[in-house]
Amino acid sequence: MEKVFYITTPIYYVNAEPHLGHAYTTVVADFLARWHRLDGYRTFFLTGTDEHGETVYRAALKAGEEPQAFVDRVSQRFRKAWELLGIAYDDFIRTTEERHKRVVQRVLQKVYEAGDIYYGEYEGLYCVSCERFYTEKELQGDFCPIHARPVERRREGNYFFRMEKYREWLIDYLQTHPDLIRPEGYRNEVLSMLSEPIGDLSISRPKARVPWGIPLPWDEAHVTYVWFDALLNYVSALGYPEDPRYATFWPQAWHLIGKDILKPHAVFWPTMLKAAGIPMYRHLNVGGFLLGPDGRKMSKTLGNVVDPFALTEKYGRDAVRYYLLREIPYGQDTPVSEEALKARYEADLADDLGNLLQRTRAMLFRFAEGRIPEPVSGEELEEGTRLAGRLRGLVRELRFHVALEETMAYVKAINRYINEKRPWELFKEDPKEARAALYRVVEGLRIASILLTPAMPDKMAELRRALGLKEEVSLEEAERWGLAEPLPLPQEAGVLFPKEVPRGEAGGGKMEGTKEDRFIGMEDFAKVELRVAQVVAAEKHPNADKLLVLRLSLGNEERTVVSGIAQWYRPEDLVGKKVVVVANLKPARLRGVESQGMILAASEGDRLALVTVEGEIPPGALVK
RNA sequence: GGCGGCGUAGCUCAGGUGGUCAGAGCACACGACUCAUAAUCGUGGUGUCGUGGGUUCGAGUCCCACCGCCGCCA
Repeated sequence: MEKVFYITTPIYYVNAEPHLGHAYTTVVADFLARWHRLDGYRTFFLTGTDEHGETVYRAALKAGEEPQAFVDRVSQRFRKAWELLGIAYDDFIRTTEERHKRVVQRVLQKVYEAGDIYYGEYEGLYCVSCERFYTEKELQGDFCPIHARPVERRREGNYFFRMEKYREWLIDYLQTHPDLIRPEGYRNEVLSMLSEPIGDLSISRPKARVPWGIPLPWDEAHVTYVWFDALLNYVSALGYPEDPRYATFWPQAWHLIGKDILKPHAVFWPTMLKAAGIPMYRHLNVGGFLLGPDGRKMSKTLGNVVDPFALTEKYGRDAVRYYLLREIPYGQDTPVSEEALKARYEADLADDLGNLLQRTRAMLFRFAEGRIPEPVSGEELEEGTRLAGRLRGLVRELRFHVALEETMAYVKAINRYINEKRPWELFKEDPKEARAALYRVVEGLRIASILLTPAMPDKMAELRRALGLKEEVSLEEAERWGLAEPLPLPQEAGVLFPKEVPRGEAGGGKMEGTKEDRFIGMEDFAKVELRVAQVVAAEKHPNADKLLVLRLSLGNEERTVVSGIAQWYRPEDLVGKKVVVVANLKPARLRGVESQGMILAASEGDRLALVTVEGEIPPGALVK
C-alpha cells in the first residue's frame, strides 16, 4: 500500500499579523511534512489564510481599502513569514479564491437539500470582534469577556445547521476512535462538551449587514458564516470532490490546531462532514499555547511577547525551528524565551553538533589527506542505524522533542567515541585504524544529519556538503551503514553554527536586505568603548594552553583580561606594551578566570599581531 | 458550582498497566584531553517525588481528603 500523508495548519485569520503561535504550528506542520517526505510518503502540506467575515470587512474599511485589496496584502504577509522560516508547503489556500467558494456552495447546497439546514431567527447579544453571540452569563457586565468592549443586542434571520442531530453519532465516533483527538486531555474535553446539548449552528449572516462572504446558493441575501466557510478549506484545496488528490489525501488528513479553536474542529467540523457525506479526518492534533518568558500568557501590555521573526534574523531559521521542536512537548503550554533559545543554540547546535563537524573535518585533513576514508564496519556507532525506526514511532505520536533529544544523544555518542579513540594519537601507531575511526565518525554524522533534516533542512544540507556527501537524502539511507564514499572534502566550509554575533544569518541565504546589514550606524559604533591600556603584568592561564592572563592599567584603574594569544606572545614580552582594550565588554569567565574586557589583535591565517598605539598617549585614553 | 489536568534535585523537565523509579539535561565544582567553535570527554549532590490519611508484603506510580496553580463547561 502506498504511504500517504496529508497535513494541515489552520488557515490563519487575516485580521492580525503573523505571530509566534502561527509560526509554531506551521513549523510543526513543516517538520511533519518533511519527515514524511523523507520517509517516502506521498505528502501534501496545506496552509493558507481565512479572509471572510465581519471583522475583516471592518478592518478593511478602517484601513481605507477595498476588502479584496486588504486581504491580498495581509495574506501576503503570511507567505513572507513562511518563507523566512523555510516552510515548504504544497499549497496555500485562500478562502476568497474561486476554487474554494465553489466547494463551499456545493457543500451547502448538498446539506440544504438533505434537509439539515433550516431558516430561523436569532436574537442575542453580539460581539463584533468575536463574530458571535454571547449569553448574558458569559458577559462581564455588558462587555465581551474577550475584547472587553460593549456588545450589541441583535435579532436577525439566520440559516441554521442541524448540528444537534449528530451529537450522539459524534460521541459514538469518539468512543470508537480514541486516538482521533490528541493529546487525550483534549478528547476528554470534547466529550464533556458533548455530554449536553450543543444546539444547532448558525451558518449565515444577512448580506445587507455583512457583504464580505460567500453567498448561500439558494438565498443570495445571505452569506456563509465564517466557520462553515473556513473549515471547508481542508477539502476544497484538494479539489473536492472530483480531483483525484481528494481521494488520495483526504483519508490520511492530520489537522494541526491550537487549543483555542478546538470546538470548531472537534464539534462543528465532524458534524459538517457527516452531514455532507464526507468521511472523517484521521487525526486532530491540538497544540498548547506558547507563553512568555515569565510563564504568563504573552501580551503586548505585559511586554513579554517573543517575536519569532526577529529571532530568525538573529539566530537563523534552522535554530528557531530546532528550538521550537526540541523544547516544546507538543500539546502542552510552554514558556519560550530568547534566553532558552540561545542556550539550546550554544549547547546543542554549536558545541555539540557544529563543533563535531569542525573537529571531524580538521582531523580528516590532518590524518586522512582531506578525504573520507575507506568504508569499515561501525562498531558502537552502528547503533545509529536503528534510530530512524525509533523516531518513526515518536514522530507519529507527536513526540518530536523526544525524537530530537534522542538524535542529539547520538551526536554526543559520536563526540565520546572520538575522545575514546583519540585519532590524533592512534595515527602515530596505526594510521589505518585512525582512518577507520574517522570513517565511523563521518558515517555517524551522515546519519545524524539525515535524522535532523526535517527540523533543520538548510543546515543539515550544509553539513553534508562540508563532508563531501550528497545533499539529497532519504530516511532509509539513515538505516544503512557504510554509504559514505571515499571522496575528497571541500577545502572551504564555514562554521555551521557560529557562536559569536550570528548577525544577519538567515540559514538559507534567502534573506533579503543584506545590503543594509553590511553597514552599522555611528550609534552602533558609539556603543563600543575602546581605550588604551598598558600591560603591567602577564602570565600563562593556569588551565588553558592558548590563553594568557593580563593585568592592564587604564590610568585610574586596573583590569584583568584573558586573551587567546599565547601561541604568538610570551608573557614577558608583553609587559609595558600599550594595547587597545574594549573597556565596556560584559565580563566573562574564561576557564575559571574572569576577563574584564578584550584586547584587539589583527589576524590572518596563522599570523596574529596585537593592535597598539603610535606615539605618547597615556593609558586610559579613549580610542575612537 | 460541575468535570479534566498539573504540583518530582537550584532551574527545565522524563518517569504506559505499583516492586534497581528516585532519573536526564542545564548550571556549578573537580579531573582528563588538545583533533575541535574558551570545544569535547569523565567524575561529583541534597531531593519529605505538593500536604495528610488509606489499600498493599511493597506506592511519584492505586484510593480518599486537603492546599496551590491551570483548563473546559455552567
